[in-house]
Amino acid sequence: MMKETVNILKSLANPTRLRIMHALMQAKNELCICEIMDSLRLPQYHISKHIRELKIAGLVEEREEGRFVFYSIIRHKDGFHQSLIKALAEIDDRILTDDKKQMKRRLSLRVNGKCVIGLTKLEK
Amino acid sequence: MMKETVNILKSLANPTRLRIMHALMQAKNELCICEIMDSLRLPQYHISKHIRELKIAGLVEEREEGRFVFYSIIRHKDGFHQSLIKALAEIDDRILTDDKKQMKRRLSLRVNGKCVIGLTKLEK
DNA sequence: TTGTTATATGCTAATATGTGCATATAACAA
DNA sequence: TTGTTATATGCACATATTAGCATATAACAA
Repeated sequence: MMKETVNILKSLANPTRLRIMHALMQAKNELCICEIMDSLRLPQYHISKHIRELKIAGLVEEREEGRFVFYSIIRHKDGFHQSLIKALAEIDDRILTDDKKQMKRRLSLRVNGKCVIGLTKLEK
Repeated sequence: MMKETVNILKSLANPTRLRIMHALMQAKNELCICEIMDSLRLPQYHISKHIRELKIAGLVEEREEGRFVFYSIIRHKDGFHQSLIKALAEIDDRILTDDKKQMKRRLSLRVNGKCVIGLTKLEK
């Protein structure tokens, strides 16, 4: 229990993971990894590993659809969890603002609300 | 800025430091180290080092009075900081309840609102 | 099949963190 | 002074975390 709480805080105590959480909060619904990569401008394995930590901590969940995986924030658990997520939203930082812009741009490329880009076009 | 936020979260991502924060929140005013030691049943250097982290992160401040040092929680910084402290208060864990009992007992030994015990009588 | 794409993971080296013990510092008491 | 007390810190060891690269897996396309 205490351990779980500490793990939640640990999972948030990292800049990349805070950025991922913000990206997911901004999106309000699911994101695929390539959208997050594009928004944060970080390599795929980097994002993937950090999302893994957030999943293990119970902050993020995934939904698989073929070879795509969509990530979203788990909401409405206990009071601490909820309040913590709310607190995160109040973090004000330049890099989060930048990420937000990138994400907005990237989300505008969706077709019928779905990501149609993938990695190939990203890494050129 | 982002780094500062991460450092705050890191400083909280540790069971001893969460317990110290709770002790300080419970006390509502200053505590000396020996009272915290007594409440958490941990060695002096352990408490001292962890408080150091909380000070560096900007969560705790100290006031010196002779050879005594009193610690308290820094409140009312930015929105994130405030919300985070509020969230902490919602953590519900057996060990925090136990600490609370110990602290209550210990605080009842104060004379004129001041700690008059010290380490000697503690380590017997 | 075979190739390609989306995501995950194993390995390594660098760095950070936590614990425990011993000891330092600085204030106060005698 | 000298001893004692409250708190802090240096060192050593064990463990954890991070980044980067290469590669695995599994789904889909041709």
